[in-house]
Amino acid sequence: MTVRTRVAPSPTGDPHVGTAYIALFNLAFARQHGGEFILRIEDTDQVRSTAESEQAILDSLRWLGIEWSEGPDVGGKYGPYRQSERKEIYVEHVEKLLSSGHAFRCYRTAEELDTIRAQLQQDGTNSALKASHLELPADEVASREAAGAPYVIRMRVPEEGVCVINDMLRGSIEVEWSQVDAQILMKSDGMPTYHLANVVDDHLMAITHVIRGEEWISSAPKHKLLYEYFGWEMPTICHMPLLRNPDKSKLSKRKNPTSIMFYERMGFMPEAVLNYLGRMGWSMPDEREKFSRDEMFSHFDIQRISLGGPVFDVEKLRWVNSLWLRELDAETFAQRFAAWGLRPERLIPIIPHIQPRVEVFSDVTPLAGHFLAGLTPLTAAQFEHKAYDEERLLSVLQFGLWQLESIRHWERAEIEAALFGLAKQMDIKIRDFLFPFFIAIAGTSATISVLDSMVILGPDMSRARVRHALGVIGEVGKKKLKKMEKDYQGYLAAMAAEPVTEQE
RNA sequence: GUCCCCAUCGUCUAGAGGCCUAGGACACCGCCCUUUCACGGCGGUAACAGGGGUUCGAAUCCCCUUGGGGAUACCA
Repeated sequence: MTVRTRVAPSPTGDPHVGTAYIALFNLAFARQHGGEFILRIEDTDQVRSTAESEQAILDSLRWLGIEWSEGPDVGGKYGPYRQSERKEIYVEHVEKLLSSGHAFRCYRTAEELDTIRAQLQQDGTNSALKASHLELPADEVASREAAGAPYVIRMRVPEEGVCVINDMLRGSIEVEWSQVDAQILMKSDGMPTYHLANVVDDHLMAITHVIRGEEWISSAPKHKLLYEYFGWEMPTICHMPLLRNPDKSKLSKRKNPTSIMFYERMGFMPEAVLNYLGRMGWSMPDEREKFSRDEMFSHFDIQRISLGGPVFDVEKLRWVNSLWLRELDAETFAQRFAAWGLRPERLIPIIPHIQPRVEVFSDVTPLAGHFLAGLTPLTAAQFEHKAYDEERLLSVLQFGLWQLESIRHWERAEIEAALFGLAKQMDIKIRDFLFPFFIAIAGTSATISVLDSMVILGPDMSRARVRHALGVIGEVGKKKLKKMEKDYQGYLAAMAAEPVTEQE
């Protein structure tokens, strides 16, 4: 039996370092066993999945040096590798469960579900949602069906007994069936949920080892049950620790830059990022800090993984990167630096903004330098402005940051709407409102449009700079932050009621 | 709330019962090198969450407590 592992990202948003982390360990495990590593796109969420995000994930994983032998772009004999193209397969499989009685159609409305959950809570029965709570009398089902009511397909789960799952690193984990929900397998839009698609695909794609994040432990019983229902052998499962923010919560973009692109834009070398990721929860037998991907693979032992959730520490990542950078000879350094910051694809989007403002080439660097910078030193004095006292300034930047965090598609129009809408509600002139963002993003207000700068820099770098600026200006206590959140909610509500129109 | 996972310096980690008066790395602090800064070299501060067992012996095994995290969605 050949070992086959996979990484299965969902193309919703920027490629996440957590995805790269899981991919790396799957690849390492496969390589160590002379097996295959594949990439599958889990785009069953039709609302949030985008083609751009999928492309960005592929690009960033490649940039890091993670190679898959089968995937949506390279094909393979178990394709297609994009779940949205496998719909019929899931329908076919869910039919089987329906006819074997392992699944049922559920016509319950969202409101009914709320009531049932509330009731369960109140009864203190301490039970998860079960078919017995959800199934309607036959005549009611018939009438809803006749009325064309939407339905989902759920799996049946035993009401009692214990499910034992076996994790490669954690040993056996016992979960009472009473705690496991009658999971939705097929949504009312006809798309499968993760649970169904994942089990079906892992089986059909001959995956032997499922190495994924710890957040999946609690759904493992459902997956095990599905394998049983289908009469399939379950792959060996292994749950990796979750990467953490400095406060130990699951790594999130609100607290940390999580996009792989951010680290590329900061000027980290892919070798170093991969090296650092390999040090998260894992170490070389000789404890060396610097190692290449292939060195890691040849010494890999999954049992060396430690289970405590590692904090993603950018400081240490910088140090690892310095190790890689310093051993480059001058020529290689020059080439890699140019390829990073001066290659045409990177420069061209910037040129239209600076060309009208320069007279000689030597004017370019002062004007465009912030595109090649990371998080540069700032002083509170740079933010002094007649329109602001410190409190007001903090509010503008903090509220602005929250607005930037809520943006779905990082495009000029959306950024503009988010920021200008806020400026209007805060009753600040656009010019004054934008001033602190100029300083945060470019270090000066004598530069190209700050909105264009943000578009070019990307969401994580832009947010990181605003966050950095906030840190420079002043500390915000917990109490004050609470109040700010409240004020912000007020502005949000006002914005919703009164959207910015075209003229503004 | 309920279920599950986890627990060594601030952070990443070594440690598979005696090699541990707990080792390394980042960060931090000194000193040296140096026309500055950085690099580099040397040194320092700093941890087995607490309590019970088991054992001749526990950071390592078991139990409880505490703490942290995750899950509880027609997101993955």
